[in-house]
Amino acid sequence: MSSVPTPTPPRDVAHACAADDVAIDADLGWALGVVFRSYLKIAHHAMSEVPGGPRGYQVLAAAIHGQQNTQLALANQLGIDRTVMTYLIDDVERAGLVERQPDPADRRARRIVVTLDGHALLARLQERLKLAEDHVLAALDEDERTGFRTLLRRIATHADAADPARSPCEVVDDVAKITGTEPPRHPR
Amino acid sequence: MSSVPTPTPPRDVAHACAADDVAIDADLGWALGVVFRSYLKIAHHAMSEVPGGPRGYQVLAAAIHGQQNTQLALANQLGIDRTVMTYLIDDVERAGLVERQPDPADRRARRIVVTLDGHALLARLQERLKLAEDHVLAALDEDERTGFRTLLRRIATHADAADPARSPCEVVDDVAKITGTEPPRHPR
DNA sequence: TATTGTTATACTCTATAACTATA
DNA sequence: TATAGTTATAGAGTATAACAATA
Repeated sequence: MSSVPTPTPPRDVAHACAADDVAIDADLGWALGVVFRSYLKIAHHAMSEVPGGPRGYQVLAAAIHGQQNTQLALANQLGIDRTVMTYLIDDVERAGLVERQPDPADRRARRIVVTLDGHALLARLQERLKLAEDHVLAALDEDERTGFRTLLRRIATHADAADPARSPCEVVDDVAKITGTEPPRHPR
Repeated sequence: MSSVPTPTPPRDVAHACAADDVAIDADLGWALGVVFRSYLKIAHHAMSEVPGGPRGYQVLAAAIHGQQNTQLALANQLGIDRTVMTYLIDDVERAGLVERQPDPADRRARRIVVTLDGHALLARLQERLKLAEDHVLAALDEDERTGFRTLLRRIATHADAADPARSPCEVVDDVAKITGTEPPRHPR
């Protein structure tokens, strides 16, 4: 999607831009893509001053209330590869937003602690992201926004709980029905 | 998506996988990312048998009711670079799903026409995508789904109309307010 | 001179594997 | 032997520029 993306998305995925074609815009995937990319475009712009863009922001946000502050813990939480995390934190640290500190309990690990500058920047970014949300929801009135947020959050919570990345087996059969393919025989 | 940023987007944005962190899951971007990636994961799987994946599907879908069937027209509609479109159609054509036919009105252009096999595959994919939508919306009952689709479509239509890719100037000032940056002085 | 489609090249991301220092 | 972090290398995807054919 990002797909995004595309989706980015992703990039990937989440990535291809949607058509403004009438016959397609009835479908959920198209609408999700347009809305998500619309949010991402603004959010990405808003986060352009933190090194690593959205990824850097996520690291800041995750590290700030972290019980689990090591690089690997952050990487797992955010779904970022640990080798990428190294470069990412290199950049964020160079910008003075976080510091690598030795973990007193494990000399292999580094605790990522957010500096004062990091706190200040994060607060500013979060304000901007709220405005970005309002911008995305501009077509709805107050009550509709609340309703939409509630429904979306329920869908997201449900989807997140079933995310194959964390609980593969539950979803496999479901996906198999949808795609018409045989479920893989648990190569993990 | 994480991506998404992403969450995407993400590739990418739209790319990084979302945290299951409580403090973050209140925000709209996170929820959008999770839901969009959840859809993409299934949709991507469902479209794995068409060359080029989701992109190949989009080409099929766009070409099938196309008044504008040339490669460049499809590329513009889908937001795909025209050089990528060449490779993409190479693959889709090799699979026997479309054919390149000379445009009688312009000998430089090629019309992309969907074959019988292409029609059949597209129909099958669209059935699967409907099931993928139901899977994403599994947390909602029938009335809630209708409500969610309606609201989402309104947001998407609004966002699509304001998409900078097609009408840059309208959004610039709005974005500038949000990001706190000066609007660029129309480099285009 | 501009446009459609193709090809070649370079650049960005990501994934994989190796290496170190610790456990 | 396994784990946290780092580094180097290779691959996929994308963008840029140049080219031939046609307008």
